[in-house]
Amino acid sequence: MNQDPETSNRAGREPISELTTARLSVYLRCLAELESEGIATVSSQDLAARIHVNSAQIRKDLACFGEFGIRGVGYSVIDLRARLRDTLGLTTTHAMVIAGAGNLGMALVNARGFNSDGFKVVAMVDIDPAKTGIRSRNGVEVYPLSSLHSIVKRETVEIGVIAIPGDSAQQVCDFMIEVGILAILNFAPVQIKPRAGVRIQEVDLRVNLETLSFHLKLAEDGKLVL
Amino acid sequence: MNQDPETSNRAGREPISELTTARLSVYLRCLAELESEGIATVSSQDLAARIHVNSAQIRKDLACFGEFGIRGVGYSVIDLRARLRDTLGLTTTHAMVIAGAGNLGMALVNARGFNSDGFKVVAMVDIDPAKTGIRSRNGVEVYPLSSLHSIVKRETVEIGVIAIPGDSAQQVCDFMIEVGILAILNFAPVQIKPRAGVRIQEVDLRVNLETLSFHLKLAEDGKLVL
DNA sequence: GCATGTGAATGGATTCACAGCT
DNA sequence: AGCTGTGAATCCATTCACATGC
Repeated sequence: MNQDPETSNRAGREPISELTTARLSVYLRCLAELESEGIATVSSQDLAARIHVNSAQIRKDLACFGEFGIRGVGYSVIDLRARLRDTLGLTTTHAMVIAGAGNLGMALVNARGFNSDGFKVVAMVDIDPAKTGIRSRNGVEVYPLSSLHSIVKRETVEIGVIAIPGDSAQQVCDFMIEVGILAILNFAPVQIKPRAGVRIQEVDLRVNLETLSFHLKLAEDGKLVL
Repeated sequence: MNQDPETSNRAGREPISELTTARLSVYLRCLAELESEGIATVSSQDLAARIHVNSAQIRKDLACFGEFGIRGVGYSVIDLRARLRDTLGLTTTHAMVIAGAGNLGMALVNARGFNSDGFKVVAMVDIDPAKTGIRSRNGVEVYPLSSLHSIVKRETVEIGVIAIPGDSAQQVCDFMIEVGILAILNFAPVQIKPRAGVRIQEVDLRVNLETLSFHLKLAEDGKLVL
């Protein structure tokens, strides 16, 4: 059952599923809080209680990268956090460009989560020439879409964010891929056509709203739900 | 295998999972496009090709609410769309309030998906008194947080949107629940404590970014991925 | 013939429960 | 004693494949 001699445990080479990845991110945020509270050690139960998750789930997820906990004690908050940051690729900083300098783009460029711990917005681009030269509150400048190529080259941008209103999303996305962007976070309400070697993450607000609506309807119709 | 005599098929009473719900929403968008293209009939294969999904999956999902397709032909676009809109609770319009009149709140209030086909933003609220009275481009007014209660009562608001920067999110959320809001869409990077009878939908941008980062790292380390 | 609807088969993910370490 | 790490069991989701009906 071992196709690769290195598969056993050290620097564990397990696949790590999509769902696990998302949870690792949640664990990481929780660990950051624990660290800032000065807590040195945490058990899977403790974590499970804070997040809404089963403790065995947490242990399984963490087992993806070798043994790390101490039996009878738990996990070192500092060490585990470092490990997760490494696993998620947050030890190097990823340069990002946001396409669309409207309200959404501006909200994102100023968001804490977009400018800390592994990420940095280096520029915004917009088709509207009137927007060129504007700067966000935190000092990121808006450039014409045509300068995307040189920005990506100069700053080795890895991540592109689509914050434009829908119809031109696929075009801009194609352009991003053309100039060498490797990962895209898409807020436009369109299914972006996938391309080999490029990772796309969709944030579909309409799906979220309709999920809420669906549950509201269930509740109305008497089916007990939360 | 039938605990309920009504379980068989008419107006099907199957549970409908979380994942299915999300896909129904995607199908619905696709059907809207098909309808505007004037296409009258669609097969599960056609849909499967447009969306990135297996055709059996689509049929299973749609089977949740009784037989609806025509064998040998497919589904009526108009009828199926109407059925999905009904299932997702989009035939009545849900009133929404957005907490936070910053860039994010303004982006959302102006977003097409927040003001059409089942949803309507009736007000924004903000703690900053300087924001009171401001109107969004599409005419939605900003009120002080303290008027939330009366707005929710007057407009029978069902959905609250948390578009504030993190730390006060839980408080505002609690307040929303207190004044009778039943469903919450949360953009703040905090796990909102769940409460019985209230549905919470988290949109965690940090998780999305870190997922991208993780895959970038995989690609770097040589594991083939997309 | 063609596409739906669905039991059966497969594949994953979650949870259980306990052996093993500290 | 307490908690991790993990096989085994369970649960859920997806896919296959075909009988059923247009």
